[in-house]
Amino acid sequence: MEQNQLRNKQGLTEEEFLAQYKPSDYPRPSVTVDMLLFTIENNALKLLLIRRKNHPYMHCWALPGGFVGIEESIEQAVYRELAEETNLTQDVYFEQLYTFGEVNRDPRMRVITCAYISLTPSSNIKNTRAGDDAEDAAWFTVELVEAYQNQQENCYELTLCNAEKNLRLKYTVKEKAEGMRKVYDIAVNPASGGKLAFDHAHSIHMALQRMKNKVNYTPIAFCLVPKQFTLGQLQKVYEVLLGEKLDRANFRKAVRHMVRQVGQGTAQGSRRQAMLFEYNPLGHTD
Amino acid sequence: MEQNQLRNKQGLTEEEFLAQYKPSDYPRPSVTVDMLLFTIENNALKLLLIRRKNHPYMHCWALPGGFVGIEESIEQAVYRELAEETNLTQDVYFEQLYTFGEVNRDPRMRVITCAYISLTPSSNIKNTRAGDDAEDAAWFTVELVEAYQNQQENCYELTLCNAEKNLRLKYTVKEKAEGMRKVYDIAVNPASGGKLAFDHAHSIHMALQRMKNKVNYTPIAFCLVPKQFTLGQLQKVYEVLLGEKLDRANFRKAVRHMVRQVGQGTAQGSRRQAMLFEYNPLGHTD
DNA sequence: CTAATAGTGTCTGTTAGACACTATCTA
DNA sequence: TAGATAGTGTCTAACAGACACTATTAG
Repeated sequence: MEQNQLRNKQGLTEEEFLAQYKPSDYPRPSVTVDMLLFTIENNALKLLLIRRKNHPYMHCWALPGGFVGIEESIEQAVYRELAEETNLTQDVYFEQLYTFGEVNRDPRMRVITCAYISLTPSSNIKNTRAGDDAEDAAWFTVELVEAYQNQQENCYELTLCNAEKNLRLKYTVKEKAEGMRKVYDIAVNPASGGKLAFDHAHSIHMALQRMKNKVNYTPIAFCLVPKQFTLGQLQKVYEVLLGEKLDRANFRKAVRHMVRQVGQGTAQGSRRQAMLFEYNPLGHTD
Repeated sequence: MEQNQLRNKQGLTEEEFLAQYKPSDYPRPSVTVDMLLFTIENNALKLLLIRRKNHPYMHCWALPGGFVGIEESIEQAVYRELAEETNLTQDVYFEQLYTFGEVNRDPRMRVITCAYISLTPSSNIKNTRAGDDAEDAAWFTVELVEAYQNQQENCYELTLCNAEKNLRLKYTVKEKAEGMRKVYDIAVNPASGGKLAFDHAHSIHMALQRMKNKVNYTPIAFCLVPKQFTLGQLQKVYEVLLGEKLDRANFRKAVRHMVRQVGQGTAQGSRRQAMLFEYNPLGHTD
């Protein structure tokens, strides 16, 4: 029998069922999106933050975000947020990071937040502005460096830095194994000049880990350079995401099969001119 | 100044602000969780499905799931669902898979669903039962095999099979590159004996991909074998998740640093007895 | 005995990593 | 010319993959 002619226990077809269906009025959580917009500039990873205008976490720096409307998909909400803060609509890569659903994340009410990573080359960014709920917006240099390791735990230091505003936010990240999962204890460092709103330090740390993992086996690095780039630029992206220097010769051998040479000799500031390349999804087409 | 003494534009401290805060009554989406409970039995990957009692997708097979209560976290909701279907509370690994937020996923109303992968050894599973909204519950063998490849797309066939009930659900998965992302077109195969509810075929396909990726660089395989296992059992898990046979000698060399020998000679059914191992998180401690 | 799984050793081709050398451009 | 980046070649140690050999157990 056709699906739409089946009758349920009450004798209703699907059409009849949907016509009489009334969503229960159990209280529902609010759903929001957070956006982690990264770019790379001056050999450093940059993240866009906004400064909150109101309670809670008033005057704290936070990830841009907002509510998911009842008639827009989660991704549409992320696009909307992005447009509100940056005007960007093109050449931005999106990837869902994680959905945060703890009960008391927001002191106002129950909020479930779906965080997205966005990547774009810095050449693509024209101007950023603070949205309605923000009194400021700024790019922060993000760094995650290892502090120490031992049998019980690995410890890292997460730093967000904006030189113009003389801001330096610091977090201590302790990683422990709990069964098969890794658990992270993330706390404001006493030396920090302020704290991030909500659990946003968690999101940022998770994003850094994700990108570090993915850069080696997916082409995300190409989302952080212009369409045409030199291998030197590309290597810088890898180095920033991995947090270590790479050998130039070995790096070139490793990426050769992912790029296609498209031109020669365009300068990039000074020194010897470098050849230009494009990302080559098919690979092996030298 | 202390955070809790700051006053906002209206002159309110945080405490005062929260006391007077009233959530806006914009309509909110419902939030649900779906659980993809996998295990490995008889050299095959098994997934728990339930059969829906009511519209929409009445009598279709679906992932177990349910609403996230206003006072429970997303993970708590997954645990609750798991307990309702299986009684399991121990030795289950959880990992967030993806949050699905398209507008018309559910014909009744706007629903956002957070899908979780759960893994447990088959020895851990005692009995499964259908929950309230289900008329049946059953384990399906899941397989994803490559159909063809060409320049434009890769095509796979996703099969869910339950021999006792003589059920065989088939989907065709077409993978295309769209910019830097991969896009999947998932359609019911004409030869299929029914279809899955909602976008659950998407979830299942995504979970299979995730597990295939992760098995090589994380210890998830150990979540699918008992605490003590033979290397033969472990190899079967890798083979099922990767969808290919592995060389025994090479496999042993590769996992040696992740396991610790704990006993000798316990038989496992027939043939020569094998040594028993445990997962060794520290590694290199032979 | 045979069949099937368990356990190990070895050979080879590929590759990751270290390093050295040359080329080109600016200041 | 000095200094910096670009581009490439080579050596070696490590490793993945193929394969061969032996051991142990059930039937």
